[in-house]
Amino acid sequence: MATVKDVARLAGVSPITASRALNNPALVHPDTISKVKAAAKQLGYQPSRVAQGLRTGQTWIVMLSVKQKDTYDPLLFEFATGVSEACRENGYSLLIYPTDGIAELESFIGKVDGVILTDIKDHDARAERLSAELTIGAFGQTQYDVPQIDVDNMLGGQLGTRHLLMLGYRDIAFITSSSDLLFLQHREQGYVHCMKEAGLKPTIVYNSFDMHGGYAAMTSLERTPEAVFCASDSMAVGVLRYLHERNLRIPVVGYDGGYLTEITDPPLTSVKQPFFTVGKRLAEAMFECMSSGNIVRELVEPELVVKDSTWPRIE
Amino acid sequence: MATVKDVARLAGVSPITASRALNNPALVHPDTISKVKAAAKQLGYQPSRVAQGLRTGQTWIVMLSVKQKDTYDPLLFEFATGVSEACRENGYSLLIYPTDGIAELESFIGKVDGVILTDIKDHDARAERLSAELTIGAFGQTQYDVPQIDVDNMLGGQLGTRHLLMLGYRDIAFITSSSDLLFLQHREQGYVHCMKEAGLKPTIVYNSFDMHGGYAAMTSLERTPEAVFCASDSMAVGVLRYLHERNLRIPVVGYDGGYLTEITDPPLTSVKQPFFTVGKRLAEAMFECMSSGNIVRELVEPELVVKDSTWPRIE
DNA sequence: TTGAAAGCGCTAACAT
DNA sequence: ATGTTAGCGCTTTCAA
Repeated sequence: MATVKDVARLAGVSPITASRALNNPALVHPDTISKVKAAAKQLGYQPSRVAQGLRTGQTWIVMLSVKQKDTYDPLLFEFATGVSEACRENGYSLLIYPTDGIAELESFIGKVDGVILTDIKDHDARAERLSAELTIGAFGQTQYDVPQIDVDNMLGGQLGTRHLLMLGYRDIAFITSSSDLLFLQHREQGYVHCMKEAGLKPTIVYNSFDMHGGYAAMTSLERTPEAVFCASDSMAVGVLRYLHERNLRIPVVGYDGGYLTEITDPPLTSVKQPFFTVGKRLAEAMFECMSSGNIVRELVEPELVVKDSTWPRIE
Repeated sequence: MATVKDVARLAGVSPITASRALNNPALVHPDTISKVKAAAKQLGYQPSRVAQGLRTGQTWIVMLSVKQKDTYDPLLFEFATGVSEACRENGYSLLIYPTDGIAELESFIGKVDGVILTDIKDHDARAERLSAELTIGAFGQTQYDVPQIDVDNMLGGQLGTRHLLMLGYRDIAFITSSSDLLFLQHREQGYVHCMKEAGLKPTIVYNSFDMHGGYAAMTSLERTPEAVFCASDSMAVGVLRYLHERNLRIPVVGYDGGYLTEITDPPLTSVKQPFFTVGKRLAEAMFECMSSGNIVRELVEPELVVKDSTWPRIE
């Protein structure tokens, strides 16, 4: 492993000049910079994060805090992979830490440079308490002034609804959960917006946010609608099962676009959440905040992925 | 943030004595140890991994190398979570790195303390080349002398088969993929072993290792068996679909025990792979190798989880 | 524009 | 059993 000293010796300068040439080129003569860079390249020099960390106080570690119960959520893994990729590109390593507790999170002050929080609330105690001590990044939306990235759920609600409208359906039910969670409210608002825009009356059914809820929601409808849009793929699985059992065949659109869309019968048209992108952008936003103090708030656009559970209406 | 110096001053000893009291108590007088420990506790002293790393060469980082294509595999996430938990308990942070390339892996020599390899082969070039330079841990079985943990797939094959035998079925087909992958061969061997033990003739059908393969395998059978055991849950999904379409009702057992078993209709009886435990034990085995050089080879036992896709035979 | 000295926090090697 | 010295690799003073 080559060190700055080795690079400096080969370039014929002092270690500090070599260091500056690589980190703070403005202070160094152009000729010197090229000499140093050539030497560094020749030796395959990679600065030691550890030594840098000791000097600068940076740990080069960021933590991804996930709720205990989400540990097995495959969609979260996609998000984590995006975070991981951004970390790698920026030289950070990633500590995945399953916890909800603020006290536990606080014990990491000084041991990590940043914390990524999932399941963020508008008024989030973790964001409030931690943001003073270290840089945080939030998946979702919160009132606190921290870097935050979310999926544009309003748009997602519109994408699913518009798809069914464009296929010629007018009696479209929206199946979701009653909840104070912003992301569900936004999806619903997107649906309502499109329906009203088309001069149609929204039909919204609330039930539990899983397969069984989707099934139950269908049974609670007075009559079968022309088409159904679900606030999650797992609810859509329940809807499909309901339809199967009754030999009904109407279009169904899900929301998430994950592994479930592949294994349903038929494969499920769904609003795909770009979790990988969200994870990556969020980590990048956090790094940006660390270096420049700049606070990014951003919405990432979901995308409708059409499979076989939707088709044009036949008159 | 308190340092050793602070602790040492409070305890009335030199920094090195404080350090030894905490890391190498054998060399220090018991009374001194208690003084130092009390001081450390009072100050909330946490040693700086960064500074330790600089001195000792340890980075306190381990890498989890996953194949690109596996990045979104929820089962792998369960494994990763286990690894992550062991890392945390031992003070390591975890770098998740999607790659198959040896060259890329080699670039991490000196930057991480250990690498966990998934998708290990019996003759694995990565294990061979890397084990000289850093500690590795392998998920699976390999001939090289590295810490390795695997699921006992032979036992898994037996668990699924025995379950169906005990329920009274004798004409049990095994649906799997033809492959040089050890884990598939072991599951098959477990099945064959139990069938022979019961004096029955094995019926094995090979097809692709996914939902479609499961479906296709069923069509290729001359007649419908009394029961089916699949080498994966996704194959079982295909089998269930085949049965649904033909209004057939025979018991089906899957293999993996993950998220799929919840969303099939009926919920799928399956051999559950303890991926979390494997991940955790593997990381621990790797840490043990780092500290003592001891090389652990271990099999973790899978467990049959009975749901509604199997029932006793009615005469 | 460049360099010399110093020190981040910790611990091995060498005293005592 | 304890302390002294020194240095891991890097970068922030301060000086030239």
